[in-house]
Amino acid sequence: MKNGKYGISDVAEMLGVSKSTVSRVINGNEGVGPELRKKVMDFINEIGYQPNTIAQSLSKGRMNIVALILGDIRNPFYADLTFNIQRILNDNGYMVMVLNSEYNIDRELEFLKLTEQFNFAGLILITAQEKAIEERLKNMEMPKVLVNRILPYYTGDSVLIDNFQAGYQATMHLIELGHRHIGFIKGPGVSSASSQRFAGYRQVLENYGFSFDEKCVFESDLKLETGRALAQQFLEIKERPSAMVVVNDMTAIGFMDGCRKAGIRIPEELSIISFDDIAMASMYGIELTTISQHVDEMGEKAAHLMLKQLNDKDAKTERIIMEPTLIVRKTTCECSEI
Amino acid sequence: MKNGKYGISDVAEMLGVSKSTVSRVINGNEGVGPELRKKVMDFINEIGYQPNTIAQSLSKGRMNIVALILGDIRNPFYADLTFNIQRILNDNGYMVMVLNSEYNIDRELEFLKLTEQFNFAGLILITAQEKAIEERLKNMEMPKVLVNRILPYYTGDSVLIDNFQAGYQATMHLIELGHRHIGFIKGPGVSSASSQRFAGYRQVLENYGFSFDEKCVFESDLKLETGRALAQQFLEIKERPSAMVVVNDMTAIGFMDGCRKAGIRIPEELSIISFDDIAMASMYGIELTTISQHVDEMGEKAAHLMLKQLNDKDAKTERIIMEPTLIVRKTTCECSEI
DNA sequence: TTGTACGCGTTATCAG
DNA sequence: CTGATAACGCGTACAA
Repeated sequence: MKNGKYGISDVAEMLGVSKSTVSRVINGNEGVGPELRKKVMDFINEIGYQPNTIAQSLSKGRMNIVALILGDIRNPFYADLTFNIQRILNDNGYMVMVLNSEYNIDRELEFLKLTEQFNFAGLILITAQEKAIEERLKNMEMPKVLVNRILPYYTGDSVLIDNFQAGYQATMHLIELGHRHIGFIKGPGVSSASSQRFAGYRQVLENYGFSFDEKCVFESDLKLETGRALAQQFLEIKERPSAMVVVNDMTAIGFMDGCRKAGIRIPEELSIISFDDIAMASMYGIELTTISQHVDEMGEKAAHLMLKQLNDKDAKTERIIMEPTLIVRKTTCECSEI
Repeated sequence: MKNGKYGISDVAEMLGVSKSTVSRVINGNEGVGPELRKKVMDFINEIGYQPNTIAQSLSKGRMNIVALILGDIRNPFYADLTFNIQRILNDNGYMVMVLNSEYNIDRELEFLKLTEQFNFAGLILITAQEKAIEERLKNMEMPKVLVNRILPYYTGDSVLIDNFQAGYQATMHLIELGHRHIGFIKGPGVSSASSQRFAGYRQVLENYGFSFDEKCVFESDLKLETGRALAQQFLEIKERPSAMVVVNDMTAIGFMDGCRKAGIRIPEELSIISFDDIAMASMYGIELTTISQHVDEMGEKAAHLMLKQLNDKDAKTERIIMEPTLIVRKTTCECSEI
């Protein structure tokens, strides 16, 4: 080899055996006598030979890398998910390529293209409910796992929270505390998780005959700063709701911050409930009432679904649905305006 | 091609030209007439041909992926850094492979091995100051950028905060507030950022003739939960310090939480200052006094250093040193015990 | 059990 | 300006 490193041919030559033999030893394939095998192994360790992954991949037709497409790694929910997925896949011989779509469809499509060009072994998606995406996915013949999202015609493996139920549950919690005028902060329009939660919220309103007020619905890109900014818009509402359901903890924390800095007392004047239960949510001074998505478990299940497909091309598809859990802390209380 | 997809040979054949021509068009290389070029381009777009990156990489001898080794993506400081690095490198045709070492040397060494096997184009490290690592790096001939860490004999590109200065500055802030008995929570022993900050702290103590108390020094793995747990150890100290310098915001937030839940008032009874200035640090209820590392700028500089090397093999090496900035919020106040 | 020869898809070198 | 052909490093039928 040029690079000063050894190639399989070098090893074979120096050892006086064929490349095939060395290849078999590297991959632990049978068909090599014990003595020869040991001899090759020892020699490889001695000179520090490392097989070239690119060449292996080209030959095998696929790379042992799994792509993970998500919105923004800075969101703790995604970071937690990523960490667990990565840990498990790494331990099983795969690397994980994290791709930040920044909630942008074109970027996602671009990543899907790259996923094909790189011949990645698999694809884990926390992605947009967008026709273009779904169309593209159909033509990609590789292990796929959809996480916490729904695509109408997608039939492959997926692990998700019952987000409708989560939205319903969150809103019910507020109703039970006596709230009647409840607002909502949505996520990006392309997030099915957000849509489902919103649908659950609407359902409660309808079931209990409370009117839905368009002016009390906002949209966030799930970032802390955005939540803070939305507080300004919230302040301008004439008849402010007594409670808000917020699409995720990060937005809620920012929103709370903005409201409190404007003098609104939480929860006395405004109850807030959100979704995710990130680590920060339990902190003194934050203590957010939230709906847990069991993110660790979710990541582990996603990773295992991927491994299953990776190891068995014909494995039956699974659709794992997890139950959300209400965690009551200190940002919700009984409505004082009754 | 087998896969149902087109390869360069297919394109060449269908078009009645040679592979070379198609290759030239794909890569925008000169040596193809305008008409032929357009004809090929159109055809490629029409049938949706995508070059196989693995084959390209094998041929070129390197993969357009940059490895990024860090401790734990769940730490917001790393997540911010990662996001910016990724954004810039993606925009320049590279992908970024994030590798979580979990602050474990063996894992890091394993990742370095993989980096070689995969023929990654470059390596960005936020890594341990460990002889084994440094030794390994020497033998890796590829663009490298060290971020916020120091390795004694490393001479390549790096971008870092003056962490000694940061530690000094933080401690001085407390001294100026009248504190005399100041404790410290370190990071993992292998983190040079932590060591440097600790050294700065020791220096202040020495300069002002205040005694150093071993019992008031703890160690964290930079996680929130660990900070919370350390609060329990802190409570057991007989003569508790009136102020603590904490290695990073996440640990500090957890530590604060633990202390407050145990009834300690902050800052009245205990002042806390830390490092990073993550987004959460400015939240109502947290409002941490901290030393900013200008993480966004840091990520951008790291990415640009990498691009520079990627584009110019013989670029001169740079060592960018940034100044830390003290941000005073509400977790420090004048010492009441004077 | 071991070795030979070809294929993987692309780039690069050298003729024409 | 264009084309044939040899690498790139490894896996794998197939032959010995």
